[in-house]
Amino acid sequence: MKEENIHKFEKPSVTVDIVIFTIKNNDLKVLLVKRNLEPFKNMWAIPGGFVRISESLEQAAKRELKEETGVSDVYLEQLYSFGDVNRDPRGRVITISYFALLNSDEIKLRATTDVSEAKWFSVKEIPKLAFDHEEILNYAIKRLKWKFEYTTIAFSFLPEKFTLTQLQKIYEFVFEKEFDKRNFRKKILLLNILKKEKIDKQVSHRPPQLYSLKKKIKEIIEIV
Amino acid sequence: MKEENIHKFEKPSVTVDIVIFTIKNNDLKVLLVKRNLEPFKNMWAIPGGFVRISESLEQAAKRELKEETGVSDVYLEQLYSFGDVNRDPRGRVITISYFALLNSDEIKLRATTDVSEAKWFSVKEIPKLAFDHEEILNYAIKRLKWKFEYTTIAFSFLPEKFTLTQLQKIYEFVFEKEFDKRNFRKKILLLNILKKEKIDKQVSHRPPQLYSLKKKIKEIIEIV
DNA sequence: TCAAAAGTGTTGTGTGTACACCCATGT
DNA sequence: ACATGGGTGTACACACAACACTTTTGA
Repeated sequence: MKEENIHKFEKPSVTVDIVIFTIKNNDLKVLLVKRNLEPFKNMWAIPGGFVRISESLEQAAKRELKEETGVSDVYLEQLYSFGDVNRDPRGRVITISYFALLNSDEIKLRATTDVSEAKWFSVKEIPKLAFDHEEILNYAIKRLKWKFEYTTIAFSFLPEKFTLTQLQKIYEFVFEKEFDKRNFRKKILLLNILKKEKIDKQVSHRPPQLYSLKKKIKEIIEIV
Repeated sequence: MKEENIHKFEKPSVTVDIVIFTIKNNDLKVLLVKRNLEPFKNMWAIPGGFVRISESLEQAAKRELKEETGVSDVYLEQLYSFGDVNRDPRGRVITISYFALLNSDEIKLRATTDVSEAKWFSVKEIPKLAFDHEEILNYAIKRLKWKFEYTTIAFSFLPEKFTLTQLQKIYEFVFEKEFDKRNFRKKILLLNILKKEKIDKQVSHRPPQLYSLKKKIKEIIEIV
């Protein structure tokens, strides 16, 4: 540990990139922004930005998330750090990637700020991305699936009150396959984390049971 | 994305820290180094160092690992990045933590280099650590246990040829509890990743069957 | 023949999977 | 009465847990 002077070594730039997922129109979507500057001008990229010297990594991620989507109290988890020497043609840039899960009720994409465009893309129709962002996105999708399998993260995509059918659809979008209704409901109810809510009746069929979480979602998901 | 100039923002320093585990003397151990400079002089810390401007994060981690232990082809996985503003009293330092698993045959702690001392500590007897290294270590232990449960990472602690009893002991050290021999063996053999090796006979009891992995360990462990 | 560790099978319990029909409501 | 999505139970297969004795070797 030769660290008598932390300024002895040339420093890299550090950014955070946030892979923002939601479910919309029966599909798993990710938010991408169009770059309006070189390099990779006019290409789509994962939203992100530089970490300020006086904010933590998580603060930086939350700030960027808020700038892009206006939301501030959502599921946000650090993913992985990417630091290949040539991943950014402008110089040495290390990025710490995060992923966030939103339910689409919460979202209002910034109409404000600068010219760059932001848009939801189906994970099945991702364009060519700037930098190493394809790698970051693939990693995020892998982790997302993994989290769905082993945790209760799926609830992050849902509003406060929801039906079991809604929940099941979310699992089906993420895994791109169908599940048996009876088995699915059995498994979910056995977790014993849901409570019944009053039924809303204005559908032209049997009205569904509404559920909500017994506890706040952050108390349920264990981060590994 | 306002990044016309990557030097617009003041840059943090970036380090890698490597939590190095091994099994020795019937115990799970972690390698710590004694700091010989301020801050935290004379306190124990997780080995690490600054990322050079022309090496990737993984190269930096491998370089540090080699400097500390002399080994170069071991299991190494990125853990998490820590970037609180005040985690280092000297200034803004972001660290990307890694964890490595060694089998103790491979190790020869550097006798070379500088004055600082390196020593194996039982995870049950960790001294007070410098910086936020206690948090990093706790995170590493949590991840290690998790990996043991859901992957075949345990083999990283073993030499090329090993017995099932050796393997079982490793699980027992990590989980700090005992397993049933018959069930354990059944489960492992069902994985179908082991092949029998010739039996070595120089023990004063029934000689154990030696096994080795059918494939290289890196092809077996899936990183999540 | 003894000490020391290796090796081996069966039974019960719980978890996951496959599968088809009736229910409640609005129109 | 019908169309629409909501809701429910049982049987089988497989994975996991509990449990005790015999085998092989060197001394």
